[in-house]
Amino acid sequence: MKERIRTIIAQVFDACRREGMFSGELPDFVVESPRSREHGDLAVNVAMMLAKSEKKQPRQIAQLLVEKLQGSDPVIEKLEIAGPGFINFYLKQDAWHSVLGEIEAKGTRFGSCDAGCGQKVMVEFVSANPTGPLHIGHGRGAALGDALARVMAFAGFDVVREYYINDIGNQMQNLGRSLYLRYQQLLKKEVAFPEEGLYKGEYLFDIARDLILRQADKVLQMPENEAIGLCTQFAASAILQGIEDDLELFGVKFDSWFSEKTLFDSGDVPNTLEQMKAKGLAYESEGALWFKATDFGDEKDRVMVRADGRTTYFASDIAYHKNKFKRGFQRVIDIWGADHHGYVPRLAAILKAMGLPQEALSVILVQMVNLLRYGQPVAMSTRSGEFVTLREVIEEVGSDAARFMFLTRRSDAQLDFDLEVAKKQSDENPVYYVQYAHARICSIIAKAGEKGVLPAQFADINAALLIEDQEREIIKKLSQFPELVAGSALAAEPHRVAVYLMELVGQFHSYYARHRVVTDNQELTAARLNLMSGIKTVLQNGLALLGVTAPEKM
RNA sequence: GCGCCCGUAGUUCAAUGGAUAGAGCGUCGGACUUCGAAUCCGAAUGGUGGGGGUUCGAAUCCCUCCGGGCGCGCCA
Repeated sequence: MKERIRTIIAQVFDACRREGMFSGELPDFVVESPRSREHGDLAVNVAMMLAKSEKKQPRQIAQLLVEKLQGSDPVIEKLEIAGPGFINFYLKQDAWHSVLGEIEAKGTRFGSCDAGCGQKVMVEFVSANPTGPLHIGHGRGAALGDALARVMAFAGFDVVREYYINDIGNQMQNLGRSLYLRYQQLLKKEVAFPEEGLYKGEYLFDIARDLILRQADKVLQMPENEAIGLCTQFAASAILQGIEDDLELFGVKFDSWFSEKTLFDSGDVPNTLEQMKAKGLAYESEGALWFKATDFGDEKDRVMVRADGRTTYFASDIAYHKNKFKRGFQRVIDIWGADHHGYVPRLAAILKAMGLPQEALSVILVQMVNLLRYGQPVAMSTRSGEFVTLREVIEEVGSDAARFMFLTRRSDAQLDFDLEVAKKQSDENPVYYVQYAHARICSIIAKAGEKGVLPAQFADINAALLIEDQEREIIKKLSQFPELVAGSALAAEPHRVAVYLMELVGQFHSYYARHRVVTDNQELTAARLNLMSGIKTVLQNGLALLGVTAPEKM
């Protein structure tokens, strides 16, 4: 509908210009759904945008356009010039009805579009080191990344979800040593557990017990290097398996697990470094190899190879991002915790320096999550190994509630996550508000079925009976779903879907309280049932985008 | 000190640069013999941290100050 109005405006503008009423170009105006019903069904700001270039009063321009617009399209009931120069469109009562037919025809695909033009996109997220279980912060990244991937796929992008595994380097060494020590301790060997750099979490004892089950005390007989190597492998694969399980519990499934180690096996990292040297992007100093990041907008030059010859994480990351583009992704989205934000200029500098498509990479920073219980902060310290894991949170509050909690907020603001609030099955918890609407609609349809009324096809109902204000508003809202999805995908803001669903069900619940769907009037019942199916489909599609279930009963 | 993010109602959060800034919770008062009260209806509550600017129009963009968070490793 918005497109229809936009086209008409453009046509009218051209006509006016041919008559010499306007001289300039048509600006990039907006057709929007006004917040207030008093401003019509759709509003256009074109007159205000033309004011300057045409050197006329906005309302005067609006007047000229409105005269031409009269009678230009049968759906237009009435036009009004309002406020500073808005042109408000009032549409015929039945202007929106056809969307119900569209929903019915498209079903689970209603809301999808081809805005993405099949563009290949990678969303890389979570990518937590396999050194310990996921915590609540990873959960936020997981919910966001997964929902974004779903929304973008629905909007016509060809999306791949990837998890980057840092399975090599210092932290892995530390992990291996930590496990080795726990293993020795469990076998009653007196060993000191140094504070420095090692992982103290309880989970390492579990893994050590597992190791004993598999290897008994054989690892004790090995030379230390070999033993630690084995422990590293063992711990990493156990933890990674745990991470995968946790994510599955959370409804997140990756298409691809990319190992940092393979970048070395394939020679990508050394090759990349050679290339950089050849291009004059690197220099040696104090025994290390540096990237001239300051030439490309970063505040410091960055080390790629340490004085002792080992590469840094950054070196891997350069090769990794080169690899992403080499695999044909036209757009790459990285989702990181906000504590990594200082890393962004470095990566941007690399893309610029290496001639990679820098505008094709976007980094979304997810802000911290403050975990609370009854409003009080829950102590979280990775150092001491005391923290609430994502799994514990999911088991306590449920995947749906946790996801919805994350996905109703923008990612760039910190978030308070109160376990007790998330757990309450009540008004305080918006996920139930939305799910309840879905269950309620299912129940209505079932009720009608008991009375022998089956949902009618759109073609067989008299949609003109849907004349209540609230029906009209709900249908309008339903018609906005596709553009909402597209906007959400293009802006990479899945929370818009959650907000939309809450608004939609708010309208539904209010309507429900005032109007009966199933009545003795068969024709009206059929029409309203069709409206119910429309809402139900949009709720299902919307919740699916968030990875939240749409229960038929609660 | 420098850099990035945030600051909206008692509270948790919304608001493609648009019209009178909206919801939930909480508070107060109402609504179940009728499709599910995990619901609905009504009332009170802020003028968007302060101050400047750009714009026909600013919570949104720019500058500055204040407050909070996070960074500023040859860690990841």
